This record gives sequence, structure tokens and C-alpha cells, in this order.
Amino acid sequence: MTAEERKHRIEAYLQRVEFASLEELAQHVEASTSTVRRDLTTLEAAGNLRRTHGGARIITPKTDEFAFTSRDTHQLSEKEAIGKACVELLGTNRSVILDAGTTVYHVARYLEEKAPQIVTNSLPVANLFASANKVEVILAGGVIYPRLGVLVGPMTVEAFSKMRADVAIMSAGGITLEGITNSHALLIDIQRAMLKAAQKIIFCLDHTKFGRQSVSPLCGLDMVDTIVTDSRAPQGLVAALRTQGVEVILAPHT
Amino acid sequence: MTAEERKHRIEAYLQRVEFASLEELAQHVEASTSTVRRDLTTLEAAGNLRRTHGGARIITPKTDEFAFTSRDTHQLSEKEAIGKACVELLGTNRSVILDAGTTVYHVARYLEEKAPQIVTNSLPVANLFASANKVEVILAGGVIYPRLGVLVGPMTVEAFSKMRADVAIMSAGGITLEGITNSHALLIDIQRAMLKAAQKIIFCLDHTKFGRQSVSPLCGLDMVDTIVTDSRAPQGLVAALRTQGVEVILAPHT
DNA sequence: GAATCTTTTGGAATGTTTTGCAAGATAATA
DNA sequence: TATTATCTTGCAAAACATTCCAAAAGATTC
Repeated sequence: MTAEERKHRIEAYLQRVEFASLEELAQHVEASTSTVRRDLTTLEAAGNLRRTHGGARIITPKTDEFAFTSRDTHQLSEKEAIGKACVELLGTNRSVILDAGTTVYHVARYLEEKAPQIVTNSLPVANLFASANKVEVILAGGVIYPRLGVLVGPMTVEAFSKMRADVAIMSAGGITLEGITNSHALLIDIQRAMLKAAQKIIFCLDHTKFGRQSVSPLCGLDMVDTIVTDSRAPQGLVAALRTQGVEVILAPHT
Repeated sequence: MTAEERKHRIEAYLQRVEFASLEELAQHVEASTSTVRRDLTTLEAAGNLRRTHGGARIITPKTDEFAFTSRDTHQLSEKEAIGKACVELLGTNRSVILDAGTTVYHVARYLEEKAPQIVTNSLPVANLFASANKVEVILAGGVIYPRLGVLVGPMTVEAFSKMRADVAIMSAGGITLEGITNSHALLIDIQRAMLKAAQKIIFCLDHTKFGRQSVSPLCGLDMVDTIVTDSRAPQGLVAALRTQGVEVILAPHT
């Protein structure tokens, strides 16, 4: 194993467990504690970690819905299940707005046969269909937000304001009984425009989003038609959402 | 196995596994570690790898993150030379419109340090900068034209009509003394909008485009400020273009 | 087709970096 | 303050990189 690889694995491991002791890390990457120490110092300088006595912790928010990497294995099987379940909700021949966000990305992967028209501001989604010509994909214009691979800015908002679609499939950072919130303020305006443009609103939220609140409020529950989540969603909140008139679908565990 | 093939296999292998040790690579391509070392040095210079102690790592695990590798190796070295020469034409701090097309794609690869603002309708170009945050990239909206990864349609035309930029770097299908032509009728309207939006017009055309005519006329030579081509361009036509007041730059053979 | 030149390849000698260990220094805890 | 755990520093061994060289493989010339 190369030094590079080892550091990468340390980061990946910490991404999963959030905090780990030196011993734990050393064992995981099969190196001495000295080496891990040195690695941690350089990684800390790079800015993703914070060393503590006896171990290290990641700085980056552990589950950022919109930080896109296809290598993201975070709640992967749940997201896949949600993707499948969500696609089954859609009839054929519909125009669909797809939000950016990792969960919705997994919806897109199953969408190829269903939807003839997809509108999105997500580069990863666009790339997904860039070589397949079954689907017509419309990409909203805008400024590329680097880390996320999302198009943002007034151009994007304007593009969605001028559109009409049957369904919008959305991501978000958190959901409570007070409504839906998101962490990236830049995206809020765009998401609002998406909500206005679509007749039916579906939110795809894995169970970790339940009971969480992010900084920026996006919309109330009255806007939402359906929520697709996985089977580990907290039952209490699910029941409460249903009494509020929101359809909640639990994707079966695969 | 040829050297070319070997390097290609190294790249392909790394594309899959992200990291690999020298031993691992040497075994995979059935060559000595010395040879692999040399290969890695040249591949690193080409920009796709990064050498590390004990092995190598790909710089962009583009596999599916923002995937869109232009596998096109047609006239590669010429296009690279044109790319370099073209970038040297640009001062710093400029807004640049980038046309879609493989030649212009190679310009983009050298543009990172120069231009703070890039406007394009090309997905490959967008992907190139999607993870780098030195450059601000504006992507025009539109419908994805599958095979080419280009955004087309009225939305795209409108986006460019509303813009102003210092320079437009363009591709085309052919150039003669009668003007510049292009084969994709869908792109003509967009390219015209680009030309109108920019103050200075640069065309990047490898030597095979000289003396060729495609179906759709794009613009006359009076619109063109500069043409960047490679050293194999026919001297007669180059001279004739110069008498017409067009600056023609021959990128030196590398 | 032979002879010569150029390029590429694999290995050996020589530097450089990384690694793991141990000893002293520093911080946490009672 | 004593005690323990964790951290830094210095060092030798190992792993790795670089440079140089001779043999092999191609390309060129006659």
C-alpha cells in the first residue's frame, strides 16, 4: 500500500466513523502508530481532519446531501432502494424536474426508461444521460458550483421559473414537522423555483434526514405531495407526517 | 506490446483502482519497474496521473464522477499545440466564450490559470472545471445533444444572446477564402450568438479543416480576428488569409 | 540484406524519502 | 503532585527514486 493510498483510507474511514483513536486507525490501515501520526499531521494541514488527543476527527459535515462524489457510499443501499421506489411512482411519458443531490442522483439512474423529458441543474445527472439518447435532458444554465457539480445563480432560477413540469423530485438537508430545510442557501431559490414549476412534488430523503434541521428553510409540509424514504425512518415522525396529509413511502430494504 | 499500449493500460488500470503500487503496475503490464517508472513520469507530465512514493494515483477519478472523457485521439498532438498557442494569446483576467468541439476542448485544458470567467455550452468543458474552483464557469442552458455532449436549442441561443465576453474561442468544420462553415446545423445559431457576444473572435482549426467546406455557412472572414492552427496548414491558404487581414498563428510542432 | 544509428528497456550503483522504534517532553486525570 | 497516556524528536533500517550504463529492439542508410 502506498502512502497516498493509506492517507486516503484514513480519510475514508474517518468519514464513516467520524472519530477514531490512533490505535484504531493504525490497525485499520496496517501501519505503525508513528506513521499514522505523521499522516494525520499532513492531513490536518490539508484541512480535512482535526487531530485530538488520542485520535482524530473529521471537520467536514459528515453527510452533505449535495456534496457529490459517485464514490460516496454513504447509505448507498438505502439510496438505491429509494431510487427504485421513487421511479415506480412515476407513470410513463412525463416531464420530470430532478434536483441536485446524491439521493436524487440515484433516482436518475433508474429513470432512463420512464421519462422522456428530464430537467435538471445537476452536472452528474446530466452526465448520466449525456450518452444515452432515449431521454431528452434539458440542463438549466448557470454558474458551476465547483465541489457540488451543481449549476447555481440567477440564470438557473430564471430557467426554472419559465418551465412547467409534471413532477419535481427533490433532495433536502432535513425534515421535521415544521417543514423541510436545506444547508446550501444558494440552492434554496432554485429549489423554490423548481417547486413552483412542478405539479406534483416528491421529496427523496433517506432516514438520516428525519428530525434534522438545516439552516435555511425551504418549504412547509403543505407543499409536499409525497416523501420517499427508506425503512429505517423513525416511525413516530413518519406517522405524524401522514396525519399532516403527506404520503410517505418506505422503500423496502434490499 | 507497444509502449503506447502499455501506457494506455496503465492509465486504464489506474482509472479502475485509483491507486496502485509500482510492483502492481509492473506486474499488470508485464514490464520492469524501471519502465513503469519512466511511463509514469511521462504520463504525469501529460497530466492525468500523479506519482507518489511507491506508486501512482489518478488525478481525476473521472470514471463516473463527472465523466466525459473525450476518447478522441485524432490529431492529438496538433490539437494540444493549438491549445497551448491559443491560451498564450489571451491576457489574464478575461471573460472567454468557449465553443464546443474537440479542438477547443484542448484549449480549455490549458486555460485554468488564465481566465477567471468561462462561458460554454459544452459538457466536457464544464466537467473539466467542475471540481476546480480557480475558474468561474458559466454553463449555458439547453437540451443535451447526446453524442456530442453539447447543449443546444433556443435556450442556449438565448443564453448567449444575453451575454458579453471579451473573447470567443471557436471551432468549425471548414475554412476557405469564402468563409467559415460548420456541419452541425443545430450549432450554427448558437455559434452566431457567440460571435455576436464576443469582442474578439479566435478560431481554432487544425490543418485538416483548411480548404474544406461543410454544409452550413457560419460567417465570413471579416468577422474573424485570429485563427490558430498547426504547422501543417497549407501555406497558400494561410498566406491568402493573411492578405485578407486575418491574423493566422501557426502553433509550433511539439 | 547488412551495417549503422537511434530509441527503448532492464538492471546496478548511488541518493532520497519514509517508516518504525525508543527516549524524552508534554498534556490530561485523579 | 503523582501517574498515566499521548505526543514530539532523533535515529537507523528499509523502501523507494534517480541516474547511469550496457544490452536489446527498431529505424535508417547504404
